[in-house]
Amino acid sequence: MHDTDTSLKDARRIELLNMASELLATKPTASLAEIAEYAGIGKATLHRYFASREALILALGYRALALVTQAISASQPEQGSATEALKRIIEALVPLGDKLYFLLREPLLETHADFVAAESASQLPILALIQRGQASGEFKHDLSAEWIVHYLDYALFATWQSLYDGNLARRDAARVLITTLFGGIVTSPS
Amino acid sequence: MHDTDTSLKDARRIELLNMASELLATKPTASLAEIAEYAGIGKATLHRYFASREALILALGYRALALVTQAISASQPEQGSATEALKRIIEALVPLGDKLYFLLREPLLETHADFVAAESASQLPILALIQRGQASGEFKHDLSAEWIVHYLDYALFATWQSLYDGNLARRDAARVLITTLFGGIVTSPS
DNA sequence: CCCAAATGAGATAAAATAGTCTCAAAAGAG
DNA sequence: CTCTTTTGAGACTATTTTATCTCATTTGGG
Repeated sequence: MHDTDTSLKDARRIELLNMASELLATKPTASLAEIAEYAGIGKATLHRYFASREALILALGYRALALVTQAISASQPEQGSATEALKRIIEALVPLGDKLYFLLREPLLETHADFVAAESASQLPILALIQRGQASGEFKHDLSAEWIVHYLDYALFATWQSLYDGNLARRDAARVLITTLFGGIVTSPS
Repeated sequence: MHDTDTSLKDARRIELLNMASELLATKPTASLAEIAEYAGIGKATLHRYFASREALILALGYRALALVTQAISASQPEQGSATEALKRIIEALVPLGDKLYFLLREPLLETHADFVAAESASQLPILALIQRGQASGEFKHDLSAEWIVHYLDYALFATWQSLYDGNLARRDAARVLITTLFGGIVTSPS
């Protein structure tokens, strides 16, 4: 068993996760047979990579959290103003919709305390960033930082869904989200 | 068969819908047996009121749309400024979370073209209101009215979920949502 | 080219759930 | 109080989906 062996299996595993999250985003109740067919493999092979549906979903969930964590840290949340840092994070997260959107509608994950805890932990950097922005006066302080983080999550889901539905162009998505989230829908009293 | 007979059956049917939407909000995959138990009735009786799971879910969906339509029209969306009208609508919709939140996670409804069309139709008054607000200069015109309506939906879901999780008090919910949605998270440059 | 490992297709359990049916008990109208 | 209707509990069937297993075929390393 060489390095390339594990690399190939890992790569295929990742590709399976990509296909699965893609399908589950549009059809949360897809059966394993449908997932296998969508990924172009046999269901037996799917089972060789993921012992059960639960194992697949959990792998998808943790992979999603890892992607979020990586996107956040790559955006250097502690660099520059909180506003600019949050913009960078949003621009990094919006393109990940294919791999994250299924989280909204997958009931299995919230029954796993470990996963829920990991999910909260993955958002801590954003929470810290919001608090930093509140302390610097950039973000509103009459809204709790926890609420803002939660609201941001849903604003991202709204964006991803608009992308799926074709009501938002990829190149516009992050900008539209940032405009709406940052400044709201009411015209500024300028 | 007197009027009271149908009234009583109707009342019970509505109570069943209430219990079902309440349970499905927290457990979207609840079986019919679980729903019946949660409502305190036998599963045979549940089947007497709703022939199938699909019939139950559709009844829930259409009831939800009716509640939205009613809440909107009771808020008189064409009275006063668009901003004030939208505030009234949001204040009317926030308390309906128990009966509407399940919509976000119910996969069955989006497969029914009729329902999807009815859902769009139920939001037309809000769309018109947003457009009115854009024309009057109250709402941003560099965001599409469709996007704002869609974003509002998700902001409502975010609020309802915070209420379920106990992270938002009932009396604060509408105010917090309105603040965040209308003015965003960034401090106004006053 | 050869061979071990991985794969795909499908048969076959095993499990969960939707939906039906029966019957005794409860509820409600008059 | 009596009779009709509705209900609840549970047995039972049908259906769907997960999970296992077999075996011929394919793939890729050496």
